[in-house]
Amino acid sequence: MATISDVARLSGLSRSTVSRVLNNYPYVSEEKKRLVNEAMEQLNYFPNASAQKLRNQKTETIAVLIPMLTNPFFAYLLQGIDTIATENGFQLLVCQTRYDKEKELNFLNLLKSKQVDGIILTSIENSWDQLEPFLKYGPIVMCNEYEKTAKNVPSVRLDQVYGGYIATRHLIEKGHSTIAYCRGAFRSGIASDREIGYRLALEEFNLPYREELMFRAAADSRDGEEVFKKLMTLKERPTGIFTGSDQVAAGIIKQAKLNGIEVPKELAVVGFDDQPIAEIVVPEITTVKQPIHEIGEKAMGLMLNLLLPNESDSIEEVELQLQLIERAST
Amino acid sequence: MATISDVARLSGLSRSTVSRVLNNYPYVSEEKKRLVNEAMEQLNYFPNASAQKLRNQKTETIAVLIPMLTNPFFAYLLQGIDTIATENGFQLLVCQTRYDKEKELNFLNLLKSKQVDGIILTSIENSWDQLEPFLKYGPIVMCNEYEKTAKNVPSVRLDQVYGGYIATRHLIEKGHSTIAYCRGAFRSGIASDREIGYRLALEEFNLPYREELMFRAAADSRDGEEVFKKLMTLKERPTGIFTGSDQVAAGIIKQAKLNGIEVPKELAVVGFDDQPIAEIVVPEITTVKQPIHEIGEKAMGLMLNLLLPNESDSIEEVELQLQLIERAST
DNA sequence: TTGTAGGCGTTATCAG
DNA sequence: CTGATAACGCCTACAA
Repeated sequence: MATISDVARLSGLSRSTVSRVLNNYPYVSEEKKRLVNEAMEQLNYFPNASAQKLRNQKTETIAVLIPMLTNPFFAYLLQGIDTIATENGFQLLVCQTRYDKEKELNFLNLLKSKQVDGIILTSIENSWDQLEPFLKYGPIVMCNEYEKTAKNVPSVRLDQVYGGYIATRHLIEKGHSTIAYCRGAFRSGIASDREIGYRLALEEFNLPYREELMFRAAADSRDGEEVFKKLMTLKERPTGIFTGSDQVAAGIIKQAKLNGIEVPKELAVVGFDDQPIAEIVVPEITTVKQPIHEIGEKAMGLMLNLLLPNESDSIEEVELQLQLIERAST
Repeated sequence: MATISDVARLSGLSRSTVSRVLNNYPYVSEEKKRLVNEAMEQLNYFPNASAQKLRNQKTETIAVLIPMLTNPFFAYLLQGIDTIATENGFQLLVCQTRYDKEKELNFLNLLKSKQVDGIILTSIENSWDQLEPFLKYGPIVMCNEYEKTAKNVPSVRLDQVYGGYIATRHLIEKGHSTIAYCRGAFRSGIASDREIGYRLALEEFNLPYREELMFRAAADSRDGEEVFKKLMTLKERPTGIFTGSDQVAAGIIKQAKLNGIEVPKELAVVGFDDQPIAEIVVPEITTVKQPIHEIGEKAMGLMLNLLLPNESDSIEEVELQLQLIERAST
């Protein structure tokens, strides 16, 4: 590949001038500009990105840490992030942690090696103390998952306590008094918050909290199927269940159908997220809608704010709303 | 951030020696090694990636061009690629083309700017003539989508003609004689090949090919629902339908249920891919299984072969098998 | 408006 | 085994 020197040589000008044309500097005569452009054309010149990054000390690249690409929730989140990133000329380095603490920690080094200008966290595997020190090396933005103790990190928040509350209350209002809660298997402030909301609703309606109605599954439909089976073994079977994702809800509904349990008559199911699958399954799934794409957009927006401090007011926090969508599964 | 010079200074050695320690060179005395490591520790040193890339002329990064992250097929493909990439210390730059020719072309410039060592294409928006010239600048590997005219590109292939054939034959053997085919909306050699297979099967069993049974939808369940509605308006309704993805199949099945059409008795449905959704929906979807994760793994494997020519034999082509999975929807 | 020179942080070559 | 030096390709004072 040709370098800037080749272009300079061919056009009979200096490297500086070529660079100026390249970067649209104001004071270059049309004449030389033409010359340079011709030379670039002829040599099929393209600037070397590593050289630019080294020189400019920035990369226009953001690392996005994601547990699992195949979890549709994260795919949508990523797409939201990508939308805003692309609009602003940023690239995304996608980093799958696979729910692994060590991997997560390694990826944070991307900041130290200046391979990326910032990092967006969509989950947290380590405790915040572990991650905090990396703030020294560049901006970190959190979305989806969050840490209450982390005061100084810009983040996109949703009131997950409220989410758990409205889901549970909805079931209660539908006449259910024995309601299970099925959360993810991993360490998660989100899941815990929703559980708080779940309990809040129970309390409000004077319903007892019962340990045997709590399930910890991972996040997919197969886990949902397992949960259903366990449900069937309980002495006192719940008539309603609130789950951490639509995938899990779908798995439960599937097994219910296969076992002749009618949804929602015999078992009412509430999902979470409002992913496409919520509307594919029959009956469609009542769910707590998260504006997933928007969460991603806002997160990347926060990142840009930190990176380009020209936009006067640097918003450091965004709050988005959860919303119950009632469908046929309750 | 500290640089290699800082480490050199603090340890009282030269930059060369520091660099040698950094890169595990053989001939460094244990003594100095210790000194260097201490200094690095103390300064919290981390090598600058851009400088290394500039110097070494390689990036250990691969760009993966993908139409849409939220299409689960591509999410799984990407995860397959990521698995092998990670194992070998490579990073992935994820590039969404959103089915846009121009975006695709722009991403290819990553090769010219040496931002990545290679590119994996999971779809093709432009004609191959447009893309071919970029081969000069680095390796390109194709998986999933392919171009028959592209002789000289390593690729992971699946016999999509066969896929279309076995799906259609299966429906015929189930007793259907009016069979629809529903493909994606975009330009695609895959979809065309499957159509060839579809026709082959019809011919073999002396069934007529009929234009009105061909549908062009995009790729998701909502499109499937639309297709179902169109199906219902036909004078002579098909009793079997073969679709380009499990998503579309799921959409069709959903609308069938909602409209009191029994699957498979009144309408048999065959999907494609064998994605998780194929087993979530009731009835479960008969489908042509693609080893999606493996396709991704093999593609990245081919890329590594091109990049690290030490592995004597450079395999330039991988062929994987499609397989019909019979489930309750047929 | 243009050119010269120096440095961004590494690593490879060569000499010692 | 270790150190000096040049070079990777680009950008930006500074000088002209």
